[in-house]
Amino acid sequence: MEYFSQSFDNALSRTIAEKLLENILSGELRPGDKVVESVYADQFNTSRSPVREAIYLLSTEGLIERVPRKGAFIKGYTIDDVRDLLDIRNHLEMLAADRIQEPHKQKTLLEEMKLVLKKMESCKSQIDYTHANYEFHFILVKFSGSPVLIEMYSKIALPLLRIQVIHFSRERMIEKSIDEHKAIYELLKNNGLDELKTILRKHTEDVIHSVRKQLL
Amino acid sequence: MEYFSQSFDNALSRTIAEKLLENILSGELRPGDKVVESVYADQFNTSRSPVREAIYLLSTEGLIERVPRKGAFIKGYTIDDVRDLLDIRNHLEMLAADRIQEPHKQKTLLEEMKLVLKKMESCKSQIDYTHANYEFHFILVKFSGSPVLIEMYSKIALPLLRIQVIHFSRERMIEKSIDEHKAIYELLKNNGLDELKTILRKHTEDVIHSVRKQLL
DNA sequence: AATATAATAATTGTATACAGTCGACCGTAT
DNA sequence: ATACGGTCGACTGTATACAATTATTATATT
Repeated sequence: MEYFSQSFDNALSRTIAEKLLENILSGELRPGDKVVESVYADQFNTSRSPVREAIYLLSTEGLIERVPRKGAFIKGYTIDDVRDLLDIRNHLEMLAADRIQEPHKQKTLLEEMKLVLKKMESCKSQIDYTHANYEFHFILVKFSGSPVLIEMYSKIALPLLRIQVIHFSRERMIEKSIDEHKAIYELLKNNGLDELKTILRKHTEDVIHSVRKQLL
Repeated sequence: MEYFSQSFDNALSRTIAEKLLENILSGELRPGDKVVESVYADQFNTSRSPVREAIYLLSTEGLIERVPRKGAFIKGYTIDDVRDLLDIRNHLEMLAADRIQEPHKQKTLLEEMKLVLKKMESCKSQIDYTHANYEFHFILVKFSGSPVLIEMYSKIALPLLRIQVIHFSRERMIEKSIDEHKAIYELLKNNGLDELKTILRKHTEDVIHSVRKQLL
């Protein structure tokens, strides 16, 4: 999955940014942890410049917080923040749904969703499943054809990834999630996009509820 | 107005980013124009490093597009993009409105709005008015108290600023806008937040309509 | 022993240097 | 005249060097 859609330059900073993201998702880097430039420069046998760019990127993606003259720190989100992120994500998805009208587009979308659903069922780890789950949701946004929506959606979704990894580590949570996404797929197949919007709303509310219960 | 909320480091890159934003708003830098690092390094008597960071920031804010090995270019938005931006902005504002429940907060909000309304009436240039207009809308978001909403709102609003400068350059458009914002203020004062949401929706639709008419 | 203070190390911010890539310009061949 | 190819220049990407600030440790003083 491509998380860093926009404005990426060279291979180096991209590689480093992806590695940092990976470390954040795995929990190796936790909220509050300091990210020192020279550490990753050594680790990748590069200079500090690309590391700096990677850190800069992740800070604009909401994963890292830069404090002047102090350094960069892994950003944490409160339960209220997560709620807001999920709410916004939901609204973006509904906006995306509005923009998918052509029947043949909807057909292609369904086909893609089916593929990703299969992938979701065969995931081995919570992290893999989190990526697949993102991919599923992203299909909708992608098919909106709106660069703006796509861009905003990635921005909102990245900070949620770590939360979701934790969320999906709950007992039987992945199975539940797969069932829900199957339902989304089926209802979408039969009733079209209007129905979809209400389902997505409910889906998001469930997730918010579940996250809240888990994190409190 | 503070447009670059998050993750800013030093004075230098901030200054440069603000100067670039200013040039974009004034129309001195237009979509497609190339932004060469050394040019602004010379202009500010600094090295390329802070300029690079400034360009990087503006690229994540959607104002500049970086193309690998090619350079940085002022980003342009199509009419469809603008529509999407306005739609998202509207949804963010409605989400913000949902989160303002305490009556005393609403009172303070109204007081602030009144002040900004006064400021809007005394603006000399379209650029000044655009800033004031942003300030007005931002009050709502600010009072939501949600860092996530605030962050996302700035991101969505920045690319709209240039469009709005153009929009407000139309004959009697500022007067019309002031009237509309006065109406928003009054209705908000009397009917509370539920009414506000429908007004904001209508306000956004008007703007979309007007922009579409102007740009086609 | 605890605290204040000074010296030192670590780290960020900025500047400069170098290398690789892209594009424009110019000449040559067809 | 136009198309192809090569050279040169401009600019980005990366590395290194220096400066300034913050954190840490050691030392001194009460």
